[in-house]
Amino acid sequence: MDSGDWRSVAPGYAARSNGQSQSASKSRAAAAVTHIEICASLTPHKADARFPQVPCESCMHDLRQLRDNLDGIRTQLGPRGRDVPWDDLRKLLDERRNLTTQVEQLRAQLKRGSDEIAQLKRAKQPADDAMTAMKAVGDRIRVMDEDLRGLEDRLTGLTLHIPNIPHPSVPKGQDSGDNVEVRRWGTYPTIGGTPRSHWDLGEALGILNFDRAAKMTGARFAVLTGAGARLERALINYMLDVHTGRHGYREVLPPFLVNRASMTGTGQLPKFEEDLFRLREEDYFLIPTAEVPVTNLHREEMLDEPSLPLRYTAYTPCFRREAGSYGKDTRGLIRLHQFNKVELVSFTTPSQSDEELERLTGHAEAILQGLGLPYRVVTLCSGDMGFSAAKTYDIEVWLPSQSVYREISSCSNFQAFQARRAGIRYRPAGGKKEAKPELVHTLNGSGLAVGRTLVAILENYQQSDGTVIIPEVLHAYMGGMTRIQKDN
RNA sequence: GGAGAGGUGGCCGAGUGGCCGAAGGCGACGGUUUGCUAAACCGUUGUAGGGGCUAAAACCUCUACCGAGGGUUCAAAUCCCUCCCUCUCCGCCA
Repeated sequence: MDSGDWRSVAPGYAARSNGQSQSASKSRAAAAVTHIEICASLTPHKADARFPQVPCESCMHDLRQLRDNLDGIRTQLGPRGRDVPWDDLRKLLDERRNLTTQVEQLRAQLKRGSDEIAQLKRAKQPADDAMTAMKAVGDRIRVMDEDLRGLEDRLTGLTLHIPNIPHPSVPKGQDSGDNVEVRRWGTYPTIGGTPRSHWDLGEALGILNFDRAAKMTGARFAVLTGAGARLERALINYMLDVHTGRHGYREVLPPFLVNRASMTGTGQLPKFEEDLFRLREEDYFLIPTAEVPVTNLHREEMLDEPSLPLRYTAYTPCFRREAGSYGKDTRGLIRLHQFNKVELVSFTTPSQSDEELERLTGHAEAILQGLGLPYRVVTLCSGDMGFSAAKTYDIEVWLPSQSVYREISSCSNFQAFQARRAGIRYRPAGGKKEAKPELVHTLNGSGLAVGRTLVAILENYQQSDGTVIIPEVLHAYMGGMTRIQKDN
């Protein structure tokens, strides 16, 4: 082959099963479902449990921490917090506290009064005066309660729009130009002549078609056929097998539609609704990533500490509206409204999450290494990170046709951000009497974006005759096929 | 889609208007006993918010929470309405 000998760097893949030890503890944890208080309403006109379900007292930071340390949080957020109306927030927090205190005092009064009435009645004494008085108190409470509810709705609305605080190790910066490269792996392939783009190669090989996808659906969709479809499926199976077999993840096949509460739990809502596809008749959304359903596996649950870390891997298609990306990556498979992805999701204790991010990133890298695709890892700067992340590594694969590294995986530690919004907690094990539930830390990463992996294979393994060599680890998944030729 | 039965704490489960944050059991934690383990016995054990105390906790106190939301009432786990979810039967469907 004429693509160099760098492939020998790649370690061979040996399937082993060491994932079962987790399953027993997992079912224990799954049984430990708890129902926590839910109230805040984002769609206040519909009393439908599918819609809001946002834990109201715990939207972003706990409100006490937010109130006590508003300026500190503002400083830590830096430019990420520029859209937050800090003054309104402070005012709302104070107003809520004042009103809460008043309402609760009135309620205590009402409770005492009602108890007295009960005693009078039992003693067969007249209680009309007390009942009249308590009716007045009750009416006052109802009025104030309504005000308080309005305050809390506004407060929830604000806090749900505050992004996560960057991890201390995250470089400060404005945009992708300030990201920091961490490491590189692999060697660039030697390609005779000018490297062809994957769409050029794929269409010539008869395995990739965009016109027909546009016909049946629209722009930013693709059809894979023949060896192309087979290669996509092979990659999905290879990735899942490595993650379940070698890396110890538990496979999940979740729903591809989720409700509003799940989207809010992981942070896609309320801020990024325009990026999502939504059904017309139901308040369901097509998932933009498996992170959403898989993280929400444990929404509003109490996990056992011994069951942590819980590691899941899931293949799902992903659906994104790509609003605002007009003109970007208009050709090829790089940016589609629908693409396949194998995702890694992890739930850990707070003390383990830093280490888990490194581990998880390594698991994603292992796929690229197995496939012999050159890549680099970059740490996103504070300005380039997603809304919910505390720290993110992007893995970028080498694309010879463009001579650039393109994102193929994004691995993030969300710390307690998603756990707080989604109510995912664990009870610390053992210890002394201290066993207060704590929020877990959640992490996830692509392991990998399948379509982009197919792109990288086509481009990095292209031969001067227009055929494409199939990486060795996929041969078995391809029914023995070792090379993609025209129309196979 | 039609008919019915349900949803209570970490788990199971009692509770049909006040003395119920909720019996009883399981689990967990602490202790007694024990050569060790087990058993037995005694005790503790929900979450969140406000206030007080504090460097912070512990702690004290008030309030809320029995699927969700609303209503009736002086007072709701309990009565009424709407919704969600689960289970059973029928229909339809892969």
